[in-house]
Amino acid sequence: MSGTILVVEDEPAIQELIVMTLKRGGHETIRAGSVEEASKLIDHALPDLALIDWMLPGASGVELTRRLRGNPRTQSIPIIMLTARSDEDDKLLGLDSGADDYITKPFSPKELNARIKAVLRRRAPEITDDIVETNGLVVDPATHRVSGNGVTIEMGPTEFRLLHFFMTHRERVHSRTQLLDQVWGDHVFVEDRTIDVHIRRLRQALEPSGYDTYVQTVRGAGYRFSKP
Amino acid sequence: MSGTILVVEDEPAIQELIVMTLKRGGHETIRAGSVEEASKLIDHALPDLALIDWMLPGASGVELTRRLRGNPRTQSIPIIMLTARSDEDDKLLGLDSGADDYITKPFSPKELNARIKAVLRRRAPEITDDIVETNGLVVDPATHRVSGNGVTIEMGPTEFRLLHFFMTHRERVHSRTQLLDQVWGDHVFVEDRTIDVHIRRLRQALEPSGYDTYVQTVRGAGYRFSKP
DNA sequence: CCAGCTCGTAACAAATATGTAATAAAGCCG
DNA sequence: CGGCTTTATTACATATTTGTTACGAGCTGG
Repeated sequence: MSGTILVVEDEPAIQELIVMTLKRGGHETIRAGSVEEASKLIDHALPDLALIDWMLPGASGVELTRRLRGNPRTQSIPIIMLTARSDEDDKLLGLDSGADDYITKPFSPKELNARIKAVLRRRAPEITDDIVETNGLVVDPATHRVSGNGVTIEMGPTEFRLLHFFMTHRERVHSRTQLLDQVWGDHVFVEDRTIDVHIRRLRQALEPSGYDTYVQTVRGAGYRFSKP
Repeated sequence: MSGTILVVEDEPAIQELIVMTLKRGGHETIRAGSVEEASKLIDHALPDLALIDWMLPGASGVELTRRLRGNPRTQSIPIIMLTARSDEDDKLLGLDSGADDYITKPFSPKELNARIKAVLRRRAPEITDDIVETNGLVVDPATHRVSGNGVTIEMGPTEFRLLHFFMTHRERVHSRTQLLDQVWGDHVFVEDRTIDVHIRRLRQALEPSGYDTYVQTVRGAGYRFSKP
């Protein structure tokens, strides 16, 4: 697991604890104590994920989340909210504000890293650096490389995500809608048919190594990744 | 798990949360913010399950449930009620109104999906993606594959749905009209005779493996799936 | 600001599925 | 055995779904 995580937390003690935990999880960290500070940092460089406290001085964490979601540049940053409230309604609001997940304080370091991993897997699988392998086909998210029987395979980013999703969800039909949700993201609007084109590009990229037959069409249902 | 679920919820935040959760559960979703809207959507196309909030502006969720139960066309839609009240009497009323289950807010995404799966398993097993097996004939909705004694069997989408329905409802005669409703869906205008053709195609597909004899004609009544 | 990618879409081609109608076969009842 | 009804089978035109290609817009890194 790699990736840079922005921690927005005003309480120094908790911030420190979180940063330690994240480092142990193999992440780089950037700290911010307020929404303003966070905004500045984000202007400078996009983090791979943001961990935002619900309660912050000045503008709240929810506000920051909304702001990030509103800006095209920061729209797709995965966000996890930290909340001290166990109140369900607040949780709901947090999710609605655009956060991908929420964690209720107090939480264990283990839980924190697990949640982060889960969110990254869903929102930005290319951050997770678990190497996935199937019959000689290897996808390495850490280096963003694909190889078939040792030979490097070139492909575009979308095809990479698509393949990565397939390889982590094989032996299962995925409708175009599901693929759109999972690979493209929740708030994206593209034609269903666009997937066909990327499937084509993926197959094309895999063709020299022969793995193109793993990407299978299931008529009337969608696509499936499976050994032929 | 597939299937289209109608979500009737006026609170946008909660509606959004539910839809996200359902999508993650592999369902398609249709949203309605009121009973009127829901009715319109249902007129247009029947959902596989309805998730209805107890408290709704105008006519209440209970009212909608009763209405659905009263109409032959919508009678058999599985219904889950969402209620914020933990009051036992209300729960009972909810159940009495015809709902198959109820969920008390606040609820976790996990619980929601679990309840849905449970209700579908009971009321509409053909929506579930559980593997169905009979004497060596295996239908796997998740991968969209059929095999007889380990050998893959190819067939078209309609034949697949037909077989899946048969296997989840065996040992029972289904009239052509019933099959049309269940397998084709309502709002579809096709001749009864069309079914014969698809039965033929299904038998043809099953023939090499010998399972074609499981698809039996019940003269004057319809078809039945059963061991010969 | 340019060059090179990547992306989404449209347009057309190909493949496959679907429904219907016509004809044959089978079952039922007297 | 007929006639009648119901089901099977076949062929075919139509629809639908998927594959493929090309192209312009948008980004990104220099």
